[in-house]
Amino acid sequence: MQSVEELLRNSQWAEGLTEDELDRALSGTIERLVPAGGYVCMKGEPVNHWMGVIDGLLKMASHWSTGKTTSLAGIPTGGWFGEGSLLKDEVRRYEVIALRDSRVAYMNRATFRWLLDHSIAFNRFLLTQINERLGQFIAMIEHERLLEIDARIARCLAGLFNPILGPGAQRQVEISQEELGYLAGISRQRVNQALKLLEDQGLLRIEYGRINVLDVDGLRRFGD
DNA sequence: TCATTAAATTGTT
DNA sequence: AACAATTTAATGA
Repeated sequence: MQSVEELLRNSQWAEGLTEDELDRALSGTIERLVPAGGYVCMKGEPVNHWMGVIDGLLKMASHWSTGKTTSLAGIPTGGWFGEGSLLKDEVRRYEVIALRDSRVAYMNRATFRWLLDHSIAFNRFLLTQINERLGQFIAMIEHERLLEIDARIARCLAGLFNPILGPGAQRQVEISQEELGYLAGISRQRVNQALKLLEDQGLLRIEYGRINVLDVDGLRRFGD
């Protein structure tokens, strides 16, 4: 269980910062505890923060008035998000919800802008992160069109272990099969079936309310 | 500490 | 979508 300071110090973007710059980043960042199911930020509200997961698991989600819901991305411990809306200066397009009790760091807009103006390392990190996320979404489309359901679940899980987007992801992923279904765009029943197949192959272990991932690379390669 | 109960999640059709 | 079974967490004796 790490503190805000540890999250920042352990973040890749902080590696290239001077001690002064890091202090500035820290003083512009606060921590909030978000209970499971709670909103980290809401669709339509003005964007005033860049956010990082100190500990927990979040989902970026789209919610329809018909009650339908789908998740766009999972954000594990160590992941940072929200730079897109912040850079474009627009209202938030998607909501971010905690999948389990989570501790979230909120960096205010002024601090984010200051880092953007003062640190090349910070800019380089953002570029890398945005590139990584673009790759993630492209892969998602590719998988949806080319892979079988079982493989999609496998890659969806493996995606949580992206070293840039989720450097602190734990092997024990605390996510229900229903939420995993939202994330992969698959029914809960089918998720259940797929997980059993993956468990049989020794890639993971199904536990109550979570998945114990045994072989990330195996999941990543599944279906090749 | 143990038994009971409710809520959440999983397993199956 | 519906239903049964299982696990967990909370409650109170």
